[in-house]
Amino acid sequence: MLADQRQHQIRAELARHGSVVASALALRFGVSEDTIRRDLRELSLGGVCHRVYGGAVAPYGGPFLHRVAQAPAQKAALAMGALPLIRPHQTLFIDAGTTNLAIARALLPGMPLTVATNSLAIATVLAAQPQITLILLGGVFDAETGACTGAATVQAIQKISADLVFLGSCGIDITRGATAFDPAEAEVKRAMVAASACVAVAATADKLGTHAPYRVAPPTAISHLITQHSAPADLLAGFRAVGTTLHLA
Amino acid sequence: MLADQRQHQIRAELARHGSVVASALALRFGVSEDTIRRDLRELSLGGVCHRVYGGAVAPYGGPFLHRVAQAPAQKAALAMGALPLIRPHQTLFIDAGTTNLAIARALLPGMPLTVATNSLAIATVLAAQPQITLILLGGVFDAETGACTGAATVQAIQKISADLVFLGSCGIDITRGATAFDPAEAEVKRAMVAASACVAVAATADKLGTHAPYRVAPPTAISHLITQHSAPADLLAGFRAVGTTLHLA
DNA sequence: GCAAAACGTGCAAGACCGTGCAAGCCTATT
DNA sequence: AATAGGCTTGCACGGTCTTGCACGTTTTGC
Repeated sequence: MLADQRQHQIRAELARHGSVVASALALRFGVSEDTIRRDLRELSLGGVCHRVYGGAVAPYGGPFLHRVAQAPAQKAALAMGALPLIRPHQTLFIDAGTTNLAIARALLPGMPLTVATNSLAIATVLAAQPQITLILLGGVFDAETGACTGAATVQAIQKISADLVFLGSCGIDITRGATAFDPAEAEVKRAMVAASACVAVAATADKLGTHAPYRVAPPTAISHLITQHSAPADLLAGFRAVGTTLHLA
Repeated sequence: MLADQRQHQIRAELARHGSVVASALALRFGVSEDTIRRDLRELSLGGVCHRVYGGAVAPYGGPFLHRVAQAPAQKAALAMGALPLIRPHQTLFIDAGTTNLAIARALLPGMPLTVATNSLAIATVLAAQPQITLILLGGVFDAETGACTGAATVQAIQKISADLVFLGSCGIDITRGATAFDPAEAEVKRAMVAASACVAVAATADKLGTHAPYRVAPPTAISHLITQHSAPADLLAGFRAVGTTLHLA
């Protein structure tokens, strides 16, 4: 069997079942597990799958909650770094995304705020805090991002004027700024930026230097960037040069 | 089985039932309870669940969820009675309320539907079902009911035309019909009734014969009433007389 | 107050992983 | 035709991750 056929079959299995087990594939194709691991590594490089212990799973290939458990400690650290930006009685947008979910979870109990979000998970977290006035930005729910997108969401955003937005980041680099994978998602993000006095992005280091197809905000529009010490130094310098305040956690 | 799949299943179980039992999961997956405990610990780090003695529960979402645990078996039975009203490819409103939450949980996996709800808990349950097109009715969140109310919510409702609404019931009797405790809540319910071809109310027997200050729908507007055998016979007869179809679970 | 169940932690066994290396196969060039 | 080079594959080895068990502690129900 050709290597190409093997990888194609693995793709099919991933699409059908959502996950594959390395040992089972080795048995099925009559090759060593090493070869399977090499295949999976290669496929994951191409974004076809995500390696996990024992095999691989379809990447983001399911609802939003799959990603929540990824690197929770790092995201919690970023969230702590984002907290100083927030003052009592402010109005915030919190965009969808797992890093922003960590921020919502870290919001100090007792600080009075008005928060508007299109993310179901973030809303659920904030609903438990009585001193927070919570506004749900409704619309058609997208299981991929775990949030609402579309015209109704954008309209709801436009009725609000916020002090600060925590923008979810699909990708962020120094030439394109913040970018998004999906056009509808990008529209929502742009509306949030337009309705906020100040834009903050919290992103783990692996998001930096990457980009997605749809532009959301140029680098100059990003007032605050919260990221990790391990971020590429030249990229950080670039953002600093355009006036972005950096917060390293 | 991959560890990733195991955690995914635990998440699904949490979304569906709101809680999991460690020993039961260990038995189901054929692993030791230690491993399950490790999974639950990790998931709770990501905020997916909250550890409790014996297992884990879905994160606390405000005062509303306090009432979920009340008479869960009876509400699940009502939910089963409500299912026959629903046909594939219909559009539904599901109003807030713990009985309606039970209906959302009972919705058959695999039945394609469009569901619009203002309840955060119901939305969370339905978000896990990929064949359901979910519409969130946004607005200002009310922690007491766990749902959105207000002008924005009403406007969102008015843009939709549904086949059926499951109306939440604060109180229901034969002279006043369905009533609500809160004026804003009542506005939302009235809008749902106006935008639906058919009105169904699922209520435990203790709600029958009681009433709240704000009128939502007269008895003649209620097409279906799902309740228990223990409901007062005269009240049931009254509803039957005005043309309501009764479903006793 | 006590017994049983559940819990957290430390630890060892085993599964799994990545890397380096050599053998086999195919292709292209001499 | 022969050989060199590139590519894939399997194996060895050292490291990492997961899992189950043991043991002492905490919580729950009676």
